Amino acid sequence: MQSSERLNLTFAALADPTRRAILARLATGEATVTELAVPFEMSQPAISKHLKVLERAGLISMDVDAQRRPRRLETKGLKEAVDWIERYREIFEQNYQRLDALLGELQAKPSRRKRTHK
Amino acid sequence: MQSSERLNLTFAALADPTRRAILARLATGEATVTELAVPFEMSQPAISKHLKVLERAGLISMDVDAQRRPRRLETKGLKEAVDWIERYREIFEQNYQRLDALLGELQAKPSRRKRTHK
DNA sequence: GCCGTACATTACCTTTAGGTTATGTATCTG
DNA sequence: CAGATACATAACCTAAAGGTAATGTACGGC
Repeated sequence: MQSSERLNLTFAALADPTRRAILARLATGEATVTELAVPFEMSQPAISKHLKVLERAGLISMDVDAQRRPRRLETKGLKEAVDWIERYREIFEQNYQRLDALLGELQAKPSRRKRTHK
Repeated sequence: MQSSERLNLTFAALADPTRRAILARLATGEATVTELAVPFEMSQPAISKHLKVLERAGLISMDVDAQRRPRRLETKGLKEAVDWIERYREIFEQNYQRLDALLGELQAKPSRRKRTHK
């Protein structure tokens, strides 16, 4: 898979609060589908779908234990997302400092340029 | 807005490759809508939509310069996403080490538990 | 003042996401 | 071996995402 494609899957997976909650739960240790479903007002198939999304993104993996299918966290998928976001974080922060400087300048010597921040 | 809601918007915004490319472009400095649209085989309204998504997520902001609407990066939205992901990164990595240990143990003393990694 | 530029906005379409209920399939248990 | 348990899978629905073409609007330049 392309790096860009994996980033799509990872960020999309993280965009859902149910899935983030599942990851938070799995951070405390592995859990079965039934266990994961308990906190949510949602059917079991819905949870299974979320788990499939997380698995495709490489954020979790599955064990086989009799009729149980416990899930656990996986670092693979997250690594790349972290890398991407970290890479831009610096630039974002540099940019922020530049903006601060600019705003200071504008306050000292106002022009017709307006800033919308809605 | 709730923190969770902002995370939804931010991660969803980052999940699209066009939007990540726009952020990458803006990391080199502010740019107008027309300039941002050039690299993409996509209509201008489509780019405007993407910009609106990025703005709602707090990842960019807008200036007003005559009929131009240059965009620039904004740190606000990203900060929280970074925080979230960083917080879990540690746990993810701890978990990975625990997994390593477990796998070592399984190799030494195999059980009926299988691992699927598809 | 009129035209071109640089957008935003609207109406619309198609695909995908997230949920449901119903059902299928292993596997343990009495 | 007959449930019960723990899931996955299928069929379906609705809403939202991502795209389009057409149009509206504000501004600068000739």
